[in-house]
Amino acid sequence: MIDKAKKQIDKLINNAYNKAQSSGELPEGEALSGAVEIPRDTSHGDYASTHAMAAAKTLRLPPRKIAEILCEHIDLDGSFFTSFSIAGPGYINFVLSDKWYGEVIREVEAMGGDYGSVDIGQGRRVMVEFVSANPTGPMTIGNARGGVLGDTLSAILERAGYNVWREFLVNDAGNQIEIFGRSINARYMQLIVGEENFEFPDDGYHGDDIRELAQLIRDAEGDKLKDLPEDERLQKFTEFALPYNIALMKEHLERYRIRFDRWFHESSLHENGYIDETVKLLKQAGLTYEKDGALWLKNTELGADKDEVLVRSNGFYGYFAVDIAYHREKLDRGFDKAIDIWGADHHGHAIRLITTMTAPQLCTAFGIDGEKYHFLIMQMVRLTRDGETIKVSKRTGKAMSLNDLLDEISVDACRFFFNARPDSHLNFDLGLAVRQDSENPVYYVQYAHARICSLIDALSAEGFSAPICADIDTGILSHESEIDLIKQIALLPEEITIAARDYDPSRINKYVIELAARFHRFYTACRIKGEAQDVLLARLKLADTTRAVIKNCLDLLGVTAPEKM
RNA sequence: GCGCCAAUAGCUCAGUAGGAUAGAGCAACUGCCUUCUAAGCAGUAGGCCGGGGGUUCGAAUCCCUCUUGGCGUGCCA
Repeated sequence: MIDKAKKQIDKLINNAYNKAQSSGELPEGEALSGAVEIPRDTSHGDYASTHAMAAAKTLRLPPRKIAEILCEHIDLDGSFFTSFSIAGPGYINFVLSDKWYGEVIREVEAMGGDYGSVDIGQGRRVMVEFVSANPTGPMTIGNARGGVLGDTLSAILERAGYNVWREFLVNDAGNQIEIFGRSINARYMQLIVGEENFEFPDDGYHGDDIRELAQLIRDAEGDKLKDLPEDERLQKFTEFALPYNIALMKEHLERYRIRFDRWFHESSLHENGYIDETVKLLKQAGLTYEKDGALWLKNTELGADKDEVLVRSNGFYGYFAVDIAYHREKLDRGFDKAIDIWGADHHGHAIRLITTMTAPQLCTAFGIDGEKYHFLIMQMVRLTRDGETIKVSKRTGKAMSLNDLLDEISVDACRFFFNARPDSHLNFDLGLAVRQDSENPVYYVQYAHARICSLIDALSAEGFSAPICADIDTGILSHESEIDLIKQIALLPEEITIAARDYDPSRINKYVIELAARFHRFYTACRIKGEAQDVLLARLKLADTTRAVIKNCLDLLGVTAPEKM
């Protein structure tokens, strides 16, 4: 309903401008462009037009003068507005009529659970790749944030009319898998011959999970693997450990309410020759050179700050070759948009890769459109407990895992918290997040939902249920707190549009917190039970509408909407 | 050195496709439950939006510069 109101104002003003032109009061020119905004302080009006200010330059008149002339020709007949006025430097402010407020409630009723949906995506296919944690160990707090952002962004894009595909890239090949295997190997051998009698590799993974894997393998296979040739033994270890870890990641992500449409295995790109072909195309395009026995990508020529190794001197593909191939493959699959969510600890790589993938020479060589790639950088999470920083390091194995985190904090609190901020550094205080009180905004929102449910129950005991719009007079809803609540309800489609446009899922958190706040105010100011029946029914309808919209938002965020608290 | 991200109330942070007096939560102080959930509401107090320039009708928001902090800059991913 917001967009309808805004469009109507734009039209009202341009109609007025046309009249002023034909009467010669304003110079002729192109249609007036200007934003229609919702002012912070709505005491002047519910909507403000900046048309007069924006036109000041081209019409060579002071903005206030333009506004005055326009206002003489504005005709509100049949519109959503009751009055308008000029203020400040040349704003034209409009005041909404109760006709509009009734329409908002009607729209929520008509759209049900789909309320808030917009169609800026028009069914275009978009892939969101996120988490993509290394399968060499448990997922970290960083993955926990990336998981929520990716999942929520996906949900928002779906609501905005995109056809969304969630994907996890499993790095199940390459150097790190080698190290992974050798790490398990060392722990396995240590179990048999003693810690001091088998050296642990310098670059190995020190986490306890590696010891656990070694123990599991020993439980299953006994000591016989120690007699195998080393490369055969390493293969045995990774063949056991990779699927084991991947299954564990799936399980932990499920607990976190995250599901992927596909777990894409890097190894498949090695096996089907896709990386070979990709590197060949780069060679043919003259974008590579050889140095020190390795094959390099001329990434500086593509605009990056340094070149990258594609094929290492030991003959293996480096991660850059794999990433290029994988990203090329995404568009080959026909996606109209390929969004990546990266942690800031990899932002250097992310910037180089997006520079590469959008470079015209490379796009021509691959026959792809680089504009389809969007890389989002997620800032670091600093984990603290009562003010003290908890170190997050995978190498030393002291990282707190996603699963550990969920043992301390509810999934609801965790998801809400990680999604609460846009792209900014995040302080995650465990002592704070674990508290189930008003300091934690997720409970504030959930409480509003539970409160409404209990209210509906109480009224149902008296024989009242939420009516349909046709059976009530929405014009009764005229208390300031009622008006403010309806305005916020009306805002959701706009918020989804902006969240999808800016890839900023945190907007939904802010939106729903404000929605809950306005409900609480309404609840305190306006009684429902015991009021005259027409008032009771109208307010019950408003409460029930609010409940539906809160539920709607919490669904988007992957947070439960409890009926009791 | 170079690159990226940041700096806003005592604390944690909103606010950036330029817009009217810069907001919220927490902490502090004052009030509101015999009546639909007080996990709530109302109010008071708290600010040279890191410093300095510039762009224009108008800047927390855009540009330049300086200061401080986080991260990155591997033939690891």
